[in-house]
Amino acid sequence: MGRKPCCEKVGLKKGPWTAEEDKKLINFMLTYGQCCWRSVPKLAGLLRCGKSCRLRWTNYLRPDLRRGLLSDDEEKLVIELHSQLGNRWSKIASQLPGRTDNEIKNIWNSRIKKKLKKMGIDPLTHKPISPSTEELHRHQHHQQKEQQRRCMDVSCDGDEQNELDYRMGSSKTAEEEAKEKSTASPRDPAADASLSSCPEFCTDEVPMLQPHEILIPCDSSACSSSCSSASSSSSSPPRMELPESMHLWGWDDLTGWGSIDQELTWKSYQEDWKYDLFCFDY
DNA sequence: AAGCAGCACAACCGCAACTAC
DNA sequence: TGTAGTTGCGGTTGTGCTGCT
Repeated sequence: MGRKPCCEKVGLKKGPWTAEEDKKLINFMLTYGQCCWRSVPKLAGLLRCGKSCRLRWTNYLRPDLRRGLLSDDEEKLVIELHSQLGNRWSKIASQLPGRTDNEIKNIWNSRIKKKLKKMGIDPLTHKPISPSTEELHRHQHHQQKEQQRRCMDVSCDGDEQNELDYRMGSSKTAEEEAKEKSTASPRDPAADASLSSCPEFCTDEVPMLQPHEILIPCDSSACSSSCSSASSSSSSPPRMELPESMHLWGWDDLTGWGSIDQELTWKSYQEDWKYDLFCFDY
């Protein structure tokens, strides 16, 4: 008996989110906070699976997200953290406020990786690329491909599977070794020491966000993409980036969400958004 | 103007880890 | 301790945009 799928696939919408769906999800999240993702779509009136809602919220709609290019400092930090943590994007992202693991991963794969290669640095090992190491990687890649091909060829009956298991077990693939290495590295005392030198550093998961917690001041670099310059004085209230889809709405849309009345935190949240909307160049 | 390639990024998929029972 | 459900993570894919030929 297989595991029940995370959501009923039939009748659920897939693909890009519409502004209307975004609105429903944001409305729900800000009203009720983060709860059981599985029930979110039903309660929010969305024809999406919970997983899709979670992804959309964490990667795109969360009000504390910073959008736009990474600053030089952020990029350096990503490279530094990647050298210590490997492809553990969520850990890396947790060190960059307002950035998501998905975003970091995309930026790494599309930009930083190439940049490092251009600079003659292996993005995997963070060591200078020499012809010999390049050759080694090619060789490892070839071996992996060969092994994959064998797996495809072998029909998985007992003896052949045993033989395959034996092969796989007797010599670790480069992938496995890299994985082990990346898993082990955070436990490396030197790495731990360097990480702990940063007072905010914590490898724990990012805590669940409440509306009052996601109010973060928006620095000038983060605001540059969507706000006019008139709002960046130091006496200004904290500002937040709005998801693009929300820029499409009027203030009535936000104030009309109703049912959110009590908390000061929410009021300040509204104030910030109101402020942001007023700053936005239409 | 059309076709193509490369790029960026949102979204999906499958698996592992975690949790509750 | 085992099982089922839920969540989080990382790899991968799909799609729209842009620049080049």
